[in-house]
Amino acid sequence: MSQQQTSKAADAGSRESERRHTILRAAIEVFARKGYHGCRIADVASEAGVAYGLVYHYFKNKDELLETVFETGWSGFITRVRAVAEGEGTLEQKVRRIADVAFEAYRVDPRTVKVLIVEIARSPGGRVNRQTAFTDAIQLCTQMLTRAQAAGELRPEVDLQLAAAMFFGNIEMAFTALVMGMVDPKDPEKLEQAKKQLAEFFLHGVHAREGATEVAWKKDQEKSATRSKVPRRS
Amino acid sequence: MSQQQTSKAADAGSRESERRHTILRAAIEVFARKGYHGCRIADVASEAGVAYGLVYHYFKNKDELLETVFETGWSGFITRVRAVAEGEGTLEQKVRRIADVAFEAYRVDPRTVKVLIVEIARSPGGRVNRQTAFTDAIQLCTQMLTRAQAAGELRPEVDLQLAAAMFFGNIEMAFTALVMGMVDPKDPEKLEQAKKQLAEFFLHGVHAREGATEVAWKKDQEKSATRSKVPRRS
DNA sequence: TCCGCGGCTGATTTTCGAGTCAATCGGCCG
DNA sequence: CGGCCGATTGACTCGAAAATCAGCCGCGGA
Repeated sequence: MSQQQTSKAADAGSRESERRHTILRAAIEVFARKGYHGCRIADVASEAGVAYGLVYHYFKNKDELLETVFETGWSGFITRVRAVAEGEGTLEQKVRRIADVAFEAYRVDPRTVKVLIVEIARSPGGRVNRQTAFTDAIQLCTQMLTRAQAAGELRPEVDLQLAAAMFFGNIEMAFTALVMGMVDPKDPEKLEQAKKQLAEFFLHGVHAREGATEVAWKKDQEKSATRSKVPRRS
Repeated sequence: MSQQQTSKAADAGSRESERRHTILRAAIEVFARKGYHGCRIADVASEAGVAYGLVYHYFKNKDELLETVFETGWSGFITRVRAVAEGEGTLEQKVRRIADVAFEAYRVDPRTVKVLIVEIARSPGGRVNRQTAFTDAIQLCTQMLTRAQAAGELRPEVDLQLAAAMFFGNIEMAFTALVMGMVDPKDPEKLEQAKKQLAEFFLHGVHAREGATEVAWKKDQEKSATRSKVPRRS
């Protein structure tokens, strides 16, 4: 979303006064730093370097401001995910591409991602908007999985809805790990590995091939070495 | 946690007046219903059927109350998980048992689970307590995975820390699905299936055996049939 | 019976932040 | 130049909720 701009975004930049945009950015900043609770309009205003009242010139109230932050960021993300999910390619390719999208979003704008991640499961007051957005995303993935299942790319017994939910759970947790400092967000090496594992994990889980314990996988590996055409990404 | 263990807990039941406990339960109720934001002390007091001021007799302030709610619930869960993680058994068994623990906790006390799930990644104000708790849990699982890896139960390339995080991500998402009404929480059938899938997914992912597209997995199935003592759904 | 003490009460005070609004500013047009 | 208008300002209002506190109530002991 924050990326290139259609004429729409251009509008936002020029006609609709960059003030509004400044305030939006400031809101993301404060929101990410202090969370939904500690986010006061006064902070946003001073972060943006504008007068308190101006915030209300551009946004009806606090809720609308936060809602806009959420919607803007989320719709950008979801648009890209949709492009992948509904595009061409094998399930494996799509899963990897979605991981790409997610990590790229993080690289470009960690603040926004943090806000989305942290506030995702929340429905403050009575707002259902976020749940809806999230549910939609899962629906989107469910469809992708449905097609994949038709192509025989899925183990037949998986529940699609649940699997889709868990995929997002994985993405969320990968980021949570970042946000919590369990993985150094600065190290592109680590990021790359995390991304890779995200896809790998979703597709194949963590268990050694075979169900056996012991070092059975070693033998298995030998055996399968001959016929293993696919596995590992080059 | 709710299980007494030390004399301390016993105290809580008798000497320390069940009032405190009543208030705690009420807090969970309100907290689960209205979220962290909408949770006012007055609501908790009336839910508990006690005077407003009494809440402050037992808890220093709102934050301490909520912190206690969180800690109490979480430590109970974590105690059980620890018992499993550090006990005997194969990785597969442990994973299934942890899924059992989680779903049982939900069956027994959905409110508390909801509170924990929904508030888990938040650190309102400056409190790091929750992050700490969560991190500890992941650490716990990481150790479990370390042992599993030593036994050859894991694919060698998985990052343990990340895998542990994702395991909790899966659990969280499974519950999120419940909380959001994507799965009927009343239907024990569905719950059972979700639980099963949670474990299955973590261990083996969603992809058909093999990495190939098409129906290649069929051929693979034949081949591996001889040595497959693995699941394969009946 | 009376005292005192600790659990308990809830009206009162304090805090705090959202939202308002009258005043000011600055550019543009006639 | 002068006046209009939308952008901008920040002091102020006001309600909501947190936290306080002066005392009440019932019991146990003297």
